[in-house]
Amino acid sequence: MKIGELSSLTGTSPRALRYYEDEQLVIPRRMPNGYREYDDYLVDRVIQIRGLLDTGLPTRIIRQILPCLDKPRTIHFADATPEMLATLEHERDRMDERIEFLARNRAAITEYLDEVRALA
Amino acid sequence: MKIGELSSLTGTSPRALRYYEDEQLVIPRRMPNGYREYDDYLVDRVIQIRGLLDTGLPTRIIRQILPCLDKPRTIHFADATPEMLATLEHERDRMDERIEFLARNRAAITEYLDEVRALA
DNA sequence: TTTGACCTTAACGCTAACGTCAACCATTGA
DNA sequence: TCAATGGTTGACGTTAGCGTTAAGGTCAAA
Repeated sequence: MKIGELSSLTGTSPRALRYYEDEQLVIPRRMPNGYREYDDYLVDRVIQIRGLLDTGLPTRIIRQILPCLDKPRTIHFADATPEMLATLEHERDRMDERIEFLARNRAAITEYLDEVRALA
Repeated sequence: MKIGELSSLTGTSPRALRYYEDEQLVIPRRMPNGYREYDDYLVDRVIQIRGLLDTGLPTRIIRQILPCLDKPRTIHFADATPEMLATLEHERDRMDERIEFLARNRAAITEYLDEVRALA
C-alpha cells in the first residue's frame, strides 16, 4: 500500500511515517515511480511504534526493541548481540518501573475520584 | 530546605526545579533573602513529577492530577470542578491503556529473551 | 489533455523540557 | 576581608517528534 493508505489506517500523518523512515523504524520498499510501498504487516508495526512513543520511549530505544516484537522472528535472532540483549533487559526493567508507577498513580486517581463521589 | 538540597535528594537539576516552578508544579516559599525554601514533603512530589514526566505526561496534565496525589487532600476537594473530574477520568483511562500496552510489550521482550537464551 | 488527488524531497517552524552561560547577590570559613 | 560556595534572574541553545509550506513529479478520470 502507499503512504496515504497506511496513514489513514494507522491514524498517523504521512510526515510522521516519513520521519519513522528517517529514524529507521519503518523502511518501506520503493515502486518504480519512487513512491513508498508498505507491506500489510507494517500497519501493526506503526501502531506499535505510536504506542511506544506515547509511553515516553524515544525512537532510539524503539529501534532496538522492535526486532523482538516481530513475528515470526527467527530471522532476527542474528541481531541478538550481547549488548543488544543487555539493552533489552534494561529496557524491560524500566518498563516494569513505569508500569508500577503508572499503576500506583492510577490507583491514587481512582481513590480520589471515589472520595469526591462519596461526598456528592 | 534550599534548592541545592532538594536537587541532590531528588536527582533533579536546580534548573529543572525552577522550570517546575514556572510550570506551577512545585511552588516553594521564599526566604527573606529571596532564596527558594522547599518543605520536606516536596521531595516526594518532585519524584512523583519525574516519574509522571518519564511516562510521557506533559506538565499541563501533571499540574491537573497532582492535587489528588497529595495527602491529606481534604483541602483540594474544593478544586474538584466537573471539568477537572472529567479530565481525571480521561487521564485515568489513558493510564490504563499505557499500562496494558507496556505490559504486552514487556511480555514480548521477555518472551524474546527466553527464546534466545533457550538457544544458548 | 488537463484537472485534481496523491506522491516526492528539502527546508524551515514549533513546542516541551530542560542545559548552559552571563552577570550578579548572599553566606560562610580561613 | 576575601575567596569559595551556592543562591538569583534573564536569555539563548538543544533535542525530539513532528507540522507546515514550497516546488515539483505521477496518474486516473473527465
